[in-house]
Amino acid sequence: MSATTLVCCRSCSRAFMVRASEVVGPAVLVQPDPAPAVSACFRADLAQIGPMRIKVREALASETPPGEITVCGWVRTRRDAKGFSFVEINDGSCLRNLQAVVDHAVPGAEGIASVLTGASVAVEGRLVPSPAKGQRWELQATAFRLLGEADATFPLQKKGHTAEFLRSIPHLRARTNRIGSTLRVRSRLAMAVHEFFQARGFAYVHTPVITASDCEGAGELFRVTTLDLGAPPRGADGAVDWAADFFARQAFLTVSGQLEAETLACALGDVYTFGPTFRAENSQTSRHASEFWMIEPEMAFCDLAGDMDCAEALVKHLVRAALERCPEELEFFNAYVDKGLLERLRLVAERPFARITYGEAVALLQASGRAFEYPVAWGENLQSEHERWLTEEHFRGPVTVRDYPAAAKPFYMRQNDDGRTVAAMDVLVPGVGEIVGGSQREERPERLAAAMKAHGLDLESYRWYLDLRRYGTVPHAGFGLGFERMLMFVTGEANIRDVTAFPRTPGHA
RNA sequence: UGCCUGGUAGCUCAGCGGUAGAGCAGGUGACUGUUAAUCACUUGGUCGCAGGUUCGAUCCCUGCCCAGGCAGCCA
Repeated sequence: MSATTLVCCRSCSRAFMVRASEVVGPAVLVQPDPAPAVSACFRADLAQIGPMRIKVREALASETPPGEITVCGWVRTRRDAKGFSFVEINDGSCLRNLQAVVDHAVPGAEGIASVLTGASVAVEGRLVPSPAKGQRWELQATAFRLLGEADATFPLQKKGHTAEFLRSIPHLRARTNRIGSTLRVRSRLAMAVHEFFQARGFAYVHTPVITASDCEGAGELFRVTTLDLGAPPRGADGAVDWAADFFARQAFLTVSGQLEAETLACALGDVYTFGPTFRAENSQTSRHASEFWMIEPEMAFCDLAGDMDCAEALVKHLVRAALERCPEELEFFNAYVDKGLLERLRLVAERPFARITYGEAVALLQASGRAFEYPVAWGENLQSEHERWLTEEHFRGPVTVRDYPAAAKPFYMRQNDDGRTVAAMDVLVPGVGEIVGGSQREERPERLAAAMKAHGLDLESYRWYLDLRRYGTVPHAGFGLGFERMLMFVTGEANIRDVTAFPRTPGHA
């Protein structure tokens, strides 16, 4: 066990305990934990698969030939030569394929002419240095087995496909370089989210997916019911009798775990949620989904400045994690999806985010000389075009905007002393727009109750929320990071449907 | 939900008021330590659906369906 020490994050001022070995100078090096070079293979039928199965990722990373091995995967392409064939195999463990050289005389190779793109195969053999360019190792086959054929109707070709076409085959598109890469990045960034918070002493909490509160946020909610929609029980006034429903009241899918996270932050200190969220809005854009994953930290004894520090540190941590642990995938995206991706991500990882107030943003926009479609005036919402100008043209990088007009924001945000703004902040990034939205929460009971009344809320149904201020109230703050939007930013994908394996959007489930 | 663009072969697309084209994929053959292999030949389409205009519609018009982009709502 190495000694722990109290340090401050290099990006945010929050203190936390880390192992001494992780400390570099006055700051913390968050220890990169590269995806393992050796990945376990669990075999179902050794007799059928063959000896010592290893994954393509491991095979390609070999320093010395590992001896007799078996590689299982799906054929990406087959090229025939006189007396033997080249078969490129991908097993999803990494972006690259393993080239197998299959002599037509080896057992099982008789029918290799019918092995088309998409077929599943198991190839036994030895890794040998490849005499040709393009790969370090290749698999010299000693036995070949076709596990499952794929005929000419298999829709994926060696050529590039449009994202639109791939969306029409969600059950097969994960076998492509593009979708497979987004899913590998997604997996590793999910892990990095937990590392970030766990290293800082946050507790991972699970807030309910089903909620009885219908006013959590501005969003529209999906109803959860077991009533017969054709003939629901009705009261004397003809209205649906929700008391007869499963939860004895109306119930919905959550649009945010924030309010529950606040109660847990006011007990555990620093907490975060990471789970699915549902919005029933009929949003028809490239960056909205009806079901998406959101990361929502909530920190007790924290103000808006700490909130912004945490959000910036998290975004940077995830960008660095992607650069360090998914280099091949990011190279791929940089080459085929978004030419400027790597340069942009490296800048984001290094430079501090710009920070301005809403009022300063309005002034910048007004001074830009740009003719915007929507008016720029204090009190008006920042529109997409305004956010794009700020991040893509003016700052050319992420911007954190804070202190928004109170009238445009929810009841729970802390009122600033100027009487007209609240301690809210959004992190805007190029290409995606709003990736983080958060605030310091109103911890003063009278102010909160007044704001709830002003928003037309029933105080009685929020008694528990007011109790947090009634008993031991503390300054606290938090935010929501859209996980898919983060993935869009990191991969350069322009559509949220392409960073989600099975996207749910209006009209599609 | 509003505005815009599109729907032609399995995929990516061209085309045109007069009876359908290419590349790739598939098939056959040749050639080859290939790597988006190459070369030759070849299979394959009621041109999104329904009406209308016309001697004749894949093309023009209307409606509908679907997809994409932008906007609003937000993560």
